[in-house]
Amino acid sequence: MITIPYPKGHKIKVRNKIVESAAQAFRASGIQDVSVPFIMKGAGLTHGGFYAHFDNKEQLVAEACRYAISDTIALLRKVADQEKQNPKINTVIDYYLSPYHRDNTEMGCIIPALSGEISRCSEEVRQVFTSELERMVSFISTLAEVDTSKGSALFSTMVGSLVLARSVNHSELSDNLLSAGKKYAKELAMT
Amino acid sequence: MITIPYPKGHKIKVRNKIVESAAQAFRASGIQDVSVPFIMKGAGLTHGGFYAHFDNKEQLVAEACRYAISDTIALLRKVADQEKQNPKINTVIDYYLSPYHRDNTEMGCIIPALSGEISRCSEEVRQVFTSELERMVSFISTLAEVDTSKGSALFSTMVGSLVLARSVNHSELSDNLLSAGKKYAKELAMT
DNA sequence: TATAATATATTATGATCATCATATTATAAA
DNA sequence: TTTATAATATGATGATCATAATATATTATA
Repeated sequence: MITIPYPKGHKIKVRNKIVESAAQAFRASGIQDVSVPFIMKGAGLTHGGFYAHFDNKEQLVAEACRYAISDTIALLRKVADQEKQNPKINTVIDYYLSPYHRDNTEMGCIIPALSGEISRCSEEVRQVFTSELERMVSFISTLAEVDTSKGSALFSTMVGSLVLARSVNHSELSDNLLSAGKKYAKELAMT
Repeated sequence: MITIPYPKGHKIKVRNKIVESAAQAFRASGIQDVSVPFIMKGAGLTHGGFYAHFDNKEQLVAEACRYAISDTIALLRKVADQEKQNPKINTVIDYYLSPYHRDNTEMGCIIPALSGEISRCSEEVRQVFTSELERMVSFISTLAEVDTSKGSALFSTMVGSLVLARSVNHSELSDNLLSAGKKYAKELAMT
């Protein structure tokens, strides 16, 4: 006789909450700066239960990356679908390089947020990152109606502009970095 | 009577060695992942002496960033001056987006290496980063003979391409990201 | 060679981390 | 209501960190 305490699907829901908490914290503060206790607190739990859900922190990093990028692609798709007149890619570029996206790292695209750190992660994490990045480039290329070569250069410009705009300590310079990125990303998409 | 133990300028030399060790380690492994003891070992010292040279780790981060970016600009200047025929900017783009630069993070440009992490550093570090980035954009713009708006978009493309090329776990995709970045960065510089 | 001042090493402190062992709580079914 | 057990919490472990206090080593000059 098998008894099932706690409602059906309870553990999966909690697990998802942990992944969401981690995805937000990693984007806000990087991977190394965020502790397991902090992530668990963000999910409304204490640190001890973590290892009932994940083998180790690295596994959570991989899941959080997958979750965050999928989420961002879905959001950008929604942003693109809202606009009917302009080239849709322009709407996406405008959103990606908006002050709002720059200033709300914890809710935004995880690629510029973690960027440099990913190259130092485990193979498992990099594998997830690679396949999700391919999906992102594919999405951008399709939307801009360009081949994936131009699409990847376009996305590189978007990522680079956002990263630089976030790193400087001078709001006017930061705005200019965003504006320049927007202008030339759109040019690239059109030619 | 003032006696001067240790050769004149000894401490400054040691201090510079610490900065160099830090600049290399930070580029290779990020800021948070690199400990003060590790940096001191890299300079041939033990950790205790650190606070005779710096108030805290953050101060070293600022100095290491300044050192690394200046060093990179000087290197790119040398790379540009070697080539007499092609547009010099193309030589710099080719170097910046070469597999060599991608694969030797610890010797390369610190901007893509730390990228996301800088936005979470102290004001002091971000101030250094801001002024050094301005110098970099100015250098690139002058070399490409474009205004700083286009120059910053150009550098953003270079940084973004390198960051993405380093983060993926698939060498062909990584090479393609570099190639696409090179192609469209050069196009941007020429139009 | 002895000395005085400086540079570096050794050791200590208190905090935080990932991870694990064990205790407690919550709840579906009997 | 009781019971069995899954889910979570508490507390512990050993490692590593930034930083500081103190001890030792180094060397230019007297």
